[in-house]
Amino acid sequence: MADKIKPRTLKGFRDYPPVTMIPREWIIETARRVYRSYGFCPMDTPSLEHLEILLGKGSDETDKQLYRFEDHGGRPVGLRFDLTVPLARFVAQHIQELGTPFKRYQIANVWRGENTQRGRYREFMQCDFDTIGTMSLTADIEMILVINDLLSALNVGEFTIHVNHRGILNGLLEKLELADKANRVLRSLDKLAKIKEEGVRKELAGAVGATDSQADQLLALTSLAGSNEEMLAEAEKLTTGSEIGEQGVAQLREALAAVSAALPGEAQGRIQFAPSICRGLDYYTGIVLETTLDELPGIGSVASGGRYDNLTDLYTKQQLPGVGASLGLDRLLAALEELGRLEQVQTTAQVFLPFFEAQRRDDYLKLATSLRKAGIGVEFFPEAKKLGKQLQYANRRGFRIALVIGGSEFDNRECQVKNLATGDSKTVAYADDATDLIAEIRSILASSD
RNA sequence: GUGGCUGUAGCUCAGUCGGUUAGAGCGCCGGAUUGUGAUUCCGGAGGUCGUGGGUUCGAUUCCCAUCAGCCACCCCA
Repeated sequence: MADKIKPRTLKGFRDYPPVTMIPREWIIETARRVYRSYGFCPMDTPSLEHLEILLGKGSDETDKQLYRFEDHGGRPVGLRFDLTVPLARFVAQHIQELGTPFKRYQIANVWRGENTQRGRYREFMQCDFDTIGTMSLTADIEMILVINDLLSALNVGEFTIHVNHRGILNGLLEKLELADKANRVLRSLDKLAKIKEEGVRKELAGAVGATDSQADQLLALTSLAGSNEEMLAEAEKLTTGSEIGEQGVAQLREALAAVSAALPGEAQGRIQFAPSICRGLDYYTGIVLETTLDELPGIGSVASGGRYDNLTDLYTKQQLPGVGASLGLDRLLAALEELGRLEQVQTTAQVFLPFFEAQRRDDYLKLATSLRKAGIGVEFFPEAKKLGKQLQYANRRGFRIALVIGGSEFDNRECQVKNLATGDSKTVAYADDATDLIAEIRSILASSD
């Protein structure tokens, strides 16, 4: 007897049973719906790209995370580690046919060979949307509105969208003559929330070699508190004299004002100027944003993005600016699970039809067909097992309604409509078109939504 | 990639200072109740103690390696 192969998955790669796939698909469908409501169109690219496309201007960090190998023809290839780099390649290649502005969304898996943690995997899904080919701040403003709509629709509780502008940071760095050390400085400042002011100060003095006065000014900007208007006024003072700094403040002020005007009052407090966030990726050039859940800020940003004006530089002479953001689906799911905000539903149909009378199978199938025709999802149990067992199955899977029809019901052309949440049962007559039955089912489904 | 903690039934976890047949709760299957699910009672299935090696008369227990999970760093979604 040969030994069985042990069933297992690779580190950082996961199976998705129905109980996780159902909420997953719900998030994907919600993202799709929100993106489409702004006119973003679906597109996709291959998982595998020529290695040179992915390496681009990548640092050693991205290099380390990249899944790379030779294909069967000996070509150096790699699995995409985000959707933005393939997007850059895509628009550089097709912009003639697409025209601008090009608004797209893409929901797909990406791969990174980094170490795993909760909510961090080696294969994960990104839900990106971007507007390519316009410098207009309107696109940046809409990005914030999309994120707000999306998270509002996802039952995540209260959340905060932290917004910043790279120009503000870069302007101050320019004034402080730290522009050549921008990456290190930004990386330290980005950790402000985690390692606090002393930690940042230590890093700036150590790794960066900044003077105390430089550190003071950097922290003066990033530690700002108060209303968005107050903070912007302070940021303006700190960056006065730097063109990119002043422009950054002006753009951010305009964007935040526009977002406030577009949103209802109760949503306005969610949008906050956060001078310390900068996002790791160095291709951002303008507004950047991160989104945290108020109930679980520690899990990090669940939706992030920003403006990048030179993304396609590597692939074309044409100047193609872009602005876009991404929903971190897997991290969001991990957060929702931890917060107990995921329903444990294991059914995709809402109505359960027990197979009660072994001789009447075709009558059940006929009824189920007419209900489905009315848009009601029905699962018919495949075996004429004991009714109690079948109801137990329905209950555990999370069905909303069971339709109990036995010999006497068939004789009287009626049906017991059982609300599985309350246990109430109501007898409803049905004719060939099942009109009354459909109405009763719809009223139960509507009442407990 | 570096460091730390963990790994016993489908799940959550006891336990073995190295010693014969490894336990509980929940879940699952069946019955009490052959037409009604979250209660109750009874019965049942399910584990080579993550995997491989070493030490030992003997290892689930000790040691090493490996795989996986979690945490921190790095980085980031």
